[in-house]
Amino acid sequence: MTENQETPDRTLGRPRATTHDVLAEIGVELFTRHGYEHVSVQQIADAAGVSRRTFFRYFPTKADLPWGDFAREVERLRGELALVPDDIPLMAAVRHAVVEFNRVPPEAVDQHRARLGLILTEPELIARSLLKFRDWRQVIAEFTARRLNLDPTSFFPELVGEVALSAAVAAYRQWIPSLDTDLSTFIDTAFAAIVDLDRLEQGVAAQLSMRLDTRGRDHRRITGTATIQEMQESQEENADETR
Amino acid sequence: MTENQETPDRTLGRPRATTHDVLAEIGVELFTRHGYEHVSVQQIADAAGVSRRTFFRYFPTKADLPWGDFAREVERLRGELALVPDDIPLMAAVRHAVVEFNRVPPEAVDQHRARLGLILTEPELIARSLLKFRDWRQVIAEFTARRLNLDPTSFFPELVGEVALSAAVAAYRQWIPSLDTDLSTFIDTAFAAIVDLDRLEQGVAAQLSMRLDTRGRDHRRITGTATIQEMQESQEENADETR
DNA sequence: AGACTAAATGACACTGGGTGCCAATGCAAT
DNA sequence: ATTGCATTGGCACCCAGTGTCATTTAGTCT
Repeated sequence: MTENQETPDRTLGRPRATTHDVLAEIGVELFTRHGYEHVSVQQIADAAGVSRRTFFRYFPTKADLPWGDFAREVERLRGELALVPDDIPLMAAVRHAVVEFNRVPPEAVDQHRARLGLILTEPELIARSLLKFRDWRQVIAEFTARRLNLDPTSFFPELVGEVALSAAVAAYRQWIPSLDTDLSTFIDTAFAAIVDLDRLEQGVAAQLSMRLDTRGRDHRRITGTATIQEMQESQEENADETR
Repeated sequence: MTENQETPDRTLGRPRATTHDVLAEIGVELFTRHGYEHVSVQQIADAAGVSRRTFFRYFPTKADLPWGDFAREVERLRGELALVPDDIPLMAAVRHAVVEFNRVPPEAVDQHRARLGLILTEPELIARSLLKFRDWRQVIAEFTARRLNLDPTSFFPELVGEVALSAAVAAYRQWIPSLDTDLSTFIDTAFAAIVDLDRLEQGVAAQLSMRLDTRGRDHRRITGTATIQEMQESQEENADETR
């Protein structure tokens, strides 16, 4: 399931000429600099000192480059879910697992932001993301189904998977252009907002505390786990800042 | 924004050799029969008695075929939202508009099911769907932003758009393999479930009333607008039917 | 009737992603 | 030195999509 191991035995046959990591790094670099569609696989292969044909032996698609070993990540999500005690209610469990899943080690923040930025910005990558996130969603759906003793393909589990992904993606989009290091807080806030959607809807500009001016890269840090109450409390001070 | 009108003046120049509708119908037919990736644009063009080059003058992409005039549909959604009175709370307004948006005239049900089925089943079309639905989401986000006097690109409006799309897609997926005619009911139930996510999560197999056995095409009709209470009431009778 | 105009088509060449096939390569073990 | 073998590289090929331009098919004007 996860990507082919980079070093299984490495004793027989011709040695590898590159690695997934090298190709991915070169690809992301070029995509970021020139835009996804203005970079050809040929250019990436050349930069890696490898033939075009060999590139496609490492990545099935140009669009796979920014995703790293996503199958492994999906398994990590499954692991996070498995770690949540059974007595935690479903949505709280999902929320907690997804938040933990999105803890990015400080040294990996820049790389992660660059890759997510590409994935959620470049049209071709936006398109492919749905195929990747499908597996992610399914893990949530399976967890939900197991918890409620339902078929994973039935309505409610699929809905929970879909909604969880919504929260994550909405959080990603706000986090990417921000200067904030802590992605998991954004995720947590998104889940909080969803669970309280119907209570937030009444003229409450609650989410303003998480708003950011994308152009100015001005972002207000949220300290700790934001609750809906905290968000609502900061409503007045920001209410008139909208254009 | 919407697709080029089929009959603007039609008096000068060489007459058209085909129409969007004809190409779309042929395409959907072939995709359904042989699978999306096993049908080439050449085959579709041949079947329509038109050159490959001409096909691309009607549709920018092979993947656009099942979408009809989606830009117009997005405008229809915008219209539905505009029709909702201001005193209806945000989520209720969105819910109502999306439900109305998804009312399919009886004679169009089969076609709509076929197209949605392709869009949510064929990997390449799944991928492209995100680019299409992006505009759809944005309409919801703009509505939300206007209601709350926020920037449409800020967190909460984007989240609402994302969540609304989640509800719709989850409903689509259940509706497609069902024998049920009424799509809008599925949509309504999905929104109901989302708004009450935190109340549903406690071991309640509420959604069983909407469950369907995809293989057997056995679906229980939901009469009228399902409420969470109604869903919960049918919990016991179905609780042991899960595999 | 014949020339003119304009919109649309069709043909061709080209780029780029992705695949199948097979010979060549480089290292290790013998 | 030879053999085994995983990997590479080259080549041909298919398909989606684009740019260019000549050609077709009408209606219209004289």
